[in-house]
Amino acid sequence: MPAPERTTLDAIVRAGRDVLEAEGLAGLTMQAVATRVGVRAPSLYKRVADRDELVRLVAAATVGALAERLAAVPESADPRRDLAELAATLRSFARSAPAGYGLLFAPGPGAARPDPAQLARASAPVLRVAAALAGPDDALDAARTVTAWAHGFISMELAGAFALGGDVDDAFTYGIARITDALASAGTDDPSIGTGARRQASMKARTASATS
Amino acid sequence: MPAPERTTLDAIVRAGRDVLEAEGLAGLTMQAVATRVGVRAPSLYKRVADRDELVRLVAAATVGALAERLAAVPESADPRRDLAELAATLRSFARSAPAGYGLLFAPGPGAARPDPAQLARASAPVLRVAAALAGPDDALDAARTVTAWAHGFISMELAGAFALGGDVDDAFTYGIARITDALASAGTDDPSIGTGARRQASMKARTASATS
DNA sequence: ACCTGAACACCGTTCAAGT
DNA sequence: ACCTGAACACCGTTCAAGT
Repeated sequence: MPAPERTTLDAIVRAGRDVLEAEGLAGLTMQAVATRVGVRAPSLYKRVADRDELVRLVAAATVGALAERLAAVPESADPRRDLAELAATLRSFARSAPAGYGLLFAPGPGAARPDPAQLARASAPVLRVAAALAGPDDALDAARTVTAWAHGFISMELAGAFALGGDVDDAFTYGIARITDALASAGTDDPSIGTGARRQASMKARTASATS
Repeated sequence: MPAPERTTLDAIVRAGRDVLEAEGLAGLTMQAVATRVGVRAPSLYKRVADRDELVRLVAAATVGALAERLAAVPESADPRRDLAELAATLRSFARSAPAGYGLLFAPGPGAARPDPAQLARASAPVLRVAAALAGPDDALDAARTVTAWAHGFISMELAGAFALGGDVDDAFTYGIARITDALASAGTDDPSIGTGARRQASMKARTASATS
């Protein structure tokens, strides 16, 4: 006698994202999600192994949404402009879903990190623009530099760590401009710096994607 | 009839740090800490209001330790070298206490963030070097840029987000070199970029400290 | 004045019993 | 084949009772 399905994994993950943003990670309980999808908590275990897996699925869905947003940034003839646009898009995404964003690079073991392949897919546009700006040999290092800066800035901003006054928007504009300068000029000046970075010609053999 | 004190706030916080690194944030329970200091869990409430406060105290102690390490970095005649040294020290500190480091800019509301003044004190050396490199007017923005990059890089590294191969140490070296270049040359070239950043002459009136 | 056992609320998780 | 109530372990927190 088959019983009707009263929810789906998709609905559970969507509810999880909503609860996460509304109540924070501590509020993301099995009960809260179950109530939201209209079942009792034990029923969730038919679709997810445990709470950790639910959190991982929420993180994965968040990365997917981020990848979509970054991929939608139009490509112009100016890589500098594109990089600034990508950074602004990342920041805007983080502001729209701060708790979910916080999951992406969450510290600690057994954390909710989405799998690397997905992060790589999300950062593909950054790698492409970084290659245009810094050249193919430095593309990976350049992408890692700008991604690290953007993520660091955003996570510090969300954590309220910019507490000394000054305009934070200005700092963001300043930062992306400086970093773009640096990546664009690397390889064309001062060969004594960054020499060790020009290696790894095999990088082009990889799929065109990178978390950094 | 006074009862003897069987522990101290200091011992509790120290035990909290140890448990945090050994068992992760989820393992940082009142019971675990109580056992470690030799009392029962309810006794902890004589010294800390609740678990959240304990976590905050652990985070504050971690910032204090970080401030000490950064302040111990010797000042040379070369700001570029000093900045690289500060970044390497931050990275080394994060590796020695990854769970504690993860607390510093933890996302989410009600988080364990240490108070801004403490973060500011820890970043004072960075602000000083940034001023030497980028000039006093751009010091704050420059410090924010390098701090954001370093924190972003470290948190991504700890999260295992650099998954595309390539040498991560090389990427760190590349990043700090590029950023140092960018901050050093800002204000001395291309006046069309970063124009908006040169403002705020009042910054010098602040105490010489900044989280960024 | 601090420490403790007992108690309560809450959460994750399991499972036998329903349909 | 999925859903549920009941149950258990575990944790945070309170509090009356000890010393």
